[in-house]
Amino acid sequence: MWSAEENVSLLNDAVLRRETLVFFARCSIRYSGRAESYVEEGERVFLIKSDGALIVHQPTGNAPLNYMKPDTSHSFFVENNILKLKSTNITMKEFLEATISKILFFNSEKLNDGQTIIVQGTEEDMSEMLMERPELVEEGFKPVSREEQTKYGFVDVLGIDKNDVLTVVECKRYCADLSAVTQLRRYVEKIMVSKGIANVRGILAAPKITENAQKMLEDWGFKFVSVNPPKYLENFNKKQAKLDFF
Amino acid sequence: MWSAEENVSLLNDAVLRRETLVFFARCSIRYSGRAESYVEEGERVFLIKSDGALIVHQPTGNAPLNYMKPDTSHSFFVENNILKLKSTNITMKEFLEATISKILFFNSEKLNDGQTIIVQGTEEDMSEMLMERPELVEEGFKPVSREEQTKYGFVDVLGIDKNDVLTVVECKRYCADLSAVTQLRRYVEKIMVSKGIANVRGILAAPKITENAQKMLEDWGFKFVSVNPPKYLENFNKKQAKLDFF
DNA sequence: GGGGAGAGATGCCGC
DNA sequence: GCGGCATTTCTCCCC
Repeated sequence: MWSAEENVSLLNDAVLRRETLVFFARCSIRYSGRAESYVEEGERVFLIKSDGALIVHQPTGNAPLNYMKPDTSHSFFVENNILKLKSTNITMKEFLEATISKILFFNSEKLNDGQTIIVQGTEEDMSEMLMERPELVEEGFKPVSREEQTKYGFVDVLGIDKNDVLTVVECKRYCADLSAVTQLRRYVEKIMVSKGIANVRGILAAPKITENAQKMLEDWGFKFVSVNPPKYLENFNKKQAKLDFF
Repeated sequence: MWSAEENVSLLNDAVLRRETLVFFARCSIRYSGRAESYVEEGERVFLIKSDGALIVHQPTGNAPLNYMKPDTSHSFFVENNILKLKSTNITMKEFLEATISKILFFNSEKLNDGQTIIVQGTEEDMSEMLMERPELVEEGFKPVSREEQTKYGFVDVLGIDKNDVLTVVECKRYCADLSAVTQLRRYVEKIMVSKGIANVRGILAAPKITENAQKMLEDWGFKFVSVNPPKYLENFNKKQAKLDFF
């Protein structure tokens, strides 16, 4: 038979020792902070990290059910013979309480990982590629600066077209939508005002663009250019994919 | 001594039985799909869900290190005496490979959870509140419709002010930024065109607004109203907070 | 499935 | 810390 009391100190000790704690539990969860949430009893996976971060997952789905940021303090205790986990982040004014009817299993361990992930094919990689290969934007395009700061935001690539007209290029690594067009529009307007130039072009560089965004782009006299974000590891992975298929 | 071979079938079986599998492992990870990533060897938490979702966490931080969507297929195998996990999502054209030098522990179990989380204090709750208490927008404001999606776009609240001028209200549950203003601007312009009315007002309702956004709002003749999203469970949690403090 | 927008968005960088 | 913005954003809703 499972008993709440005998687990409380083990769980609290694991947290105090700053181990990485994982457990499966049947529980209901209440949260309050930036918003408020409640979920009825079900079986979930809990992960408490060494920095105090808490992540709760249901047995399906990509996103966590509930979570608490790093530097949250956690306390297991028994109240009216019921095990509870109370997680408090004072600075963020956030609170989470799990009412646990059963712990199905738990384990904790000191984990070491000082590595940082490297991601390629980002929007930044894209704008770098356009700086190096300006012909991808259009014939005769000459980049002037990258990531130019304006009061109203960053400009990915600023350049001059073949007719010496100042041109703002906004990159999107995904299918460009309405907000991408309004963002470009915002930059073009800002450059016009700050530089005192009436004729500034806007180019949106992305793999593709939605129909409505294309229409709004045309309404504002801007141009779409189809560009894919660079993927330097593609060859390696194509081989892997083929091995998976056959 | 730990041996790779003896764990392979246990791990694969757990996935095949659609259990929720969790394990700690020292590994490096390569991913390719929408982007590409690589991370050197470190100790991490793996979670494979019953629907095929994979989530990998480092021992600190809120966000996952790597992940794969539901309906990904997973295969553990030994290659050159090294344990590997290969995860493939054919439809999304995504691939992940973990090269595992050591499994520190693993456990799997069939978890049951059919519950759905309830969240309150959302933007939708906010616009509902403004429909019920229009005086929060401004004195004399009369709401006409909420969430008019089909005809005029995703306008949160559409109404008429005390001078019978058509007014678009855009809600934000957080501090309103530049994109909130451009979004409002887009809606106002759309309404002007579709209704053929030159005089349409725009109001941005949010807890607060950034300085630049305020300036842009004024440039476009729009108005800011400070409104907080409703939190119905606030009383319960205030009590909890006090108990935590003292 | 695509499009549009919110999210307890998160995380990063710059000022 | 605020601000502006990308994200393997994710998720939901609606067409």
